[in-house]
Amino acid sequence: MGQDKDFEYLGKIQDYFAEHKTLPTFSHVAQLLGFKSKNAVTSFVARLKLQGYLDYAPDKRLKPGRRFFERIIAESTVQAGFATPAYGDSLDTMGIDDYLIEKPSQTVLITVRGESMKDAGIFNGDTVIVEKRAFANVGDIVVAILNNEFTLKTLGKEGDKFVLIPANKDFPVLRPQDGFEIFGVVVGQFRKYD
Amino acid sequence: MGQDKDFEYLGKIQDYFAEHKTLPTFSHVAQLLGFKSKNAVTSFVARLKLQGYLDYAPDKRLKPGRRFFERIIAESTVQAGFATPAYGDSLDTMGIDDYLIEKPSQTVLITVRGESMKDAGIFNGDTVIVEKRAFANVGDIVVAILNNEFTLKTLGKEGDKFVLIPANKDFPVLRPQDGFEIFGVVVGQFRKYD
DNA sequence: TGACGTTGTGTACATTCGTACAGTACATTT
DNA sequence: AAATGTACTGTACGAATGTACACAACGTCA
Repeated sequence: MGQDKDFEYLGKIQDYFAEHKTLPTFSHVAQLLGFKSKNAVTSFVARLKLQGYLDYAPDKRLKPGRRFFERIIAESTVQAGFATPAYGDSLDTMGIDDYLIEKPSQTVLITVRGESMKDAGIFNGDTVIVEKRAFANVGDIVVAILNNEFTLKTLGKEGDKFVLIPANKDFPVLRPQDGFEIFGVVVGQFRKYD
Repeated sequence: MGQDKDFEYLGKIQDYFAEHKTLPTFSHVAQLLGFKSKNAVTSFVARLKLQGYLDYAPDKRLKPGRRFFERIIAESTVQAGFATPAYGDSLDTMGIDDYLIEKPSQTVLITVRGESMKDAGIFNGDTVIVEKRAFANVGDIVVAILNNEFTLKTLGKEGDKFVLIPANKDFPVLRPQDGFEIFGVVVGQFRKYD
């Protein structure tokens, strides 16, 4: 199997995607790769599809396959006795958004103030990724609306009442009498060091 | 200007992209949004294109515009009362990738194993964003190569010697005699909750 | 009230899309 | 040397694409 060139071609396609965030039509692929026939693209795509690099969208358009964004995480690590990360785990640097956010339209980013979730690894200044929905499970970290304020706590239960538990022993467990509303559930967190 | 619905529509398009990594054809957009005419899509797209959310690829296909990946970021947060972020309100937006990664070509992602940086809010299973360079400042969290292994620690100095300080009192400060090599500096961190 | 701008419908149409099928060029195998 | 397999060319074609134009429904504003 001589797919030597196929990876070179794939690279060009990936570059195209990086620039446009979409894949070209068959004709444009042909142009991009220097083919003079669209048909060459058809078979090229078929080959890459088998390997999981490309796929078809519901409307028969070209779309990136599951392996399209693969890239090595720590590549130039030859010197170290360090297990080269398996391809399955790898994240393309372009895809952090994707990795963290599954439902973009229902997702909000909130900057955290205060130390009440410190022991959960959520610090003052961190950003949490919140999926907006009214219901959560016990144990989830939730953004709750309490006295017209947003609060970030772990959802717990005492008897038949829901409570809000901070992850910092200097803060008290909140036991609101009138109940409270759940704004959303924390699905991710990130932090930048300056 | 009544683009109230347009953002609702945009949300559905964003969700489609999140799932397929490509945008649908006009006909499929119509289907997706409940339009009965492709033409409604044409004008809808024109509106969003003006605002920078959508754009055209070289082959006249639909592609994400520069603002397509923006997320809402709510400002004053967890302890302070603030209005539910609505689309029309003043909001700052950003792409997570852009925010966390400044030099893509020199940046790698490393999955953290172990608890040695727990008190710095870097847990087992978190991913750190590492900018590869050989020099760092005291106080930086660095990825060091020590005995052919990667280690994640805070860079410190004792006298004229550099040391590696864990952020967990159960772990000892590392004082390598022969010095060590710095692989890179941690510039960010993120975590996903399942 | 009536003019106007906006949003979506319905039909028509040239262009382009992706595929089918036949054929060429060239290396590898037996 | 003949047979086989792979990569690509070239032409043809039905289906789908995106656009144009005319028109209906609706809210807003003067």
